[in-house]
Amino acid sequence: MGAMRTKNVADEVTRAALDLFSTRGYANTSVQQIVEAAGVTKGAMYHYFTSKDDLLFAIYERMLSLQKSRLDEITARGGAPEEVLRAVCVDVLETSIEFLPEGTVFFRSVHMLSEERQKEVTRRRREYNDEFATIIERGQAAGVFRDDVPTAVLIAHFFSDVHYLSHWYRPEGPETKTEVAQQVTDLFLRSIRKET
Amino acid sequence: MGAMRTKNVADEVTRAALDLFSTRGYANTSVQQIVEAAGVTKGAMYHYFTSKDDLLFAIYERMLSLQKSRLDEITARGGAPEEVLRAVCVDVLETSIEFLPEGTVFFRSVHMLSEERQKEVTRRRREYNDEFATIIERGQAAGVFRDDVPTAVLIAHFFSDVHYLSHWYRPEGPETKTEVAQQVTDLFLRSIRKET
DNA sequence: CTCATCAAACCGACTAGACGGTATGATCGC
DNA sequence: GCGATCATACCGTCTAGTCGGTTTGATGAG
Repeated sequence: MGAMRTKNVADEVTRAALDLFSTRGYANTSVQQIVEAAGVTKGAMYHYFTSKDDLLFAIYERMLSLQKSRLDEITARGGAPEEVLRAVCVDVLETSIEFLPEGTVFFRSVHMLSEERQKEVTRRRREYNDEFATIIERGQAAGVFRDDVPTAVLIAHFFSDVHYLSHWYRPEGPETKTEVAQQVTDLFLRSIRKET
Repeated sequence: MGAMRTKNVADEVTRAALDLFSTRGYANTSVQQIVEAAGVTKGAMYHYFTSKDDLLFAIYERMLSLQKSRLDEITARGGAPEEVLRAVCVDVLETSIEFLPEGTVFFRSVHMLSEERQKEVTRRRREYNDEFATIIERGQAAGVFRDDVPTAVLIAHFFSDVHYLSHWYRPEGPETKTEVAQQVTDLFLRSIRKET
């Protein structure tokens, strides 16, 4: 009877939505397709989510809080700017590879969210960005990072790699996520290090 | 008489579509909105385009052929790998900034094209990619570029910057397109140069 | 010049169906 | 019998694309 059927509706729906959004795109996925893939009905779904939009936001929410908490943890440990930056870069790259479908959906469909929720996403990303900028500025003050290029360009140069992962990295490919994270971080650190 | 051509319906529609797709997104833009913004009627539009999809592809087509022909031109000039690579990078970055709305639409909405046309886009981009890879491989053979990191990672590291431009660069911001193109190219070249 | 002819360009009301969301009520643990 | 959890049928809206008809402009005969 009930013992078998304890699957969480909300989780199943989120999982199915992530899968469909990342492969077919948000706009090309109907609520009907989602609930069918999740093995539930529309009524059940709308009991837990207020809209399709809400479903998309849930995916973002999970990723944003995860990455932010990991960043906080690393910066809290402290250390030399270059080592902190290295740890942060490797971590966000690895995490982004682990959550590759989320990333695909993220960068492709933010603009489909309501104005209000886009603002929220932007706010949260700016928080992350500012904390990242602080690390770089500490490095510049310590004379280990270059300051002849605008900080905004340096930051964009790194986050571009994070964004682009979902466009080229394939888990079944030759490199592990750890290798790629190290390699990309090295490339980035090499380019921002002050030449001696 | 060519000089005094009446305003071309196809051009007006393409322009309006680009504008709306880049601001509201492909899925959020109706054909009706496009034709209204272009000052034409649906009938006129469907006389020149077979579908909404067709309109999106036209935007891609223009960008793909432009960038490919520029790449061909630069490689045809020849020269030392590092200088060729620098010229190619600066050029694609500058061009991408000039065509920022196209880029926004491009990276956001490729997956909305028909399977067939996605294949075509992929094919054309691979052509560009392969030519780019050849330059890097020549540099590696000449001993000026590092070969301790997979070429695929090096390439992705550069194209990530190109993709990401539309996410952060603002024409009204402090840096000109030429400055940014130079700065980003320098960062990239620094990271792929073999250390001596 | 006038007018007939024809094809391309263009118009816009209309359709068919998909889709997000809801109203209603059944089921069940407590 | 009461709230939470879901199932089902349904609704109003929106939209890509169509189609019969109209305008325009080029051509050429008289």
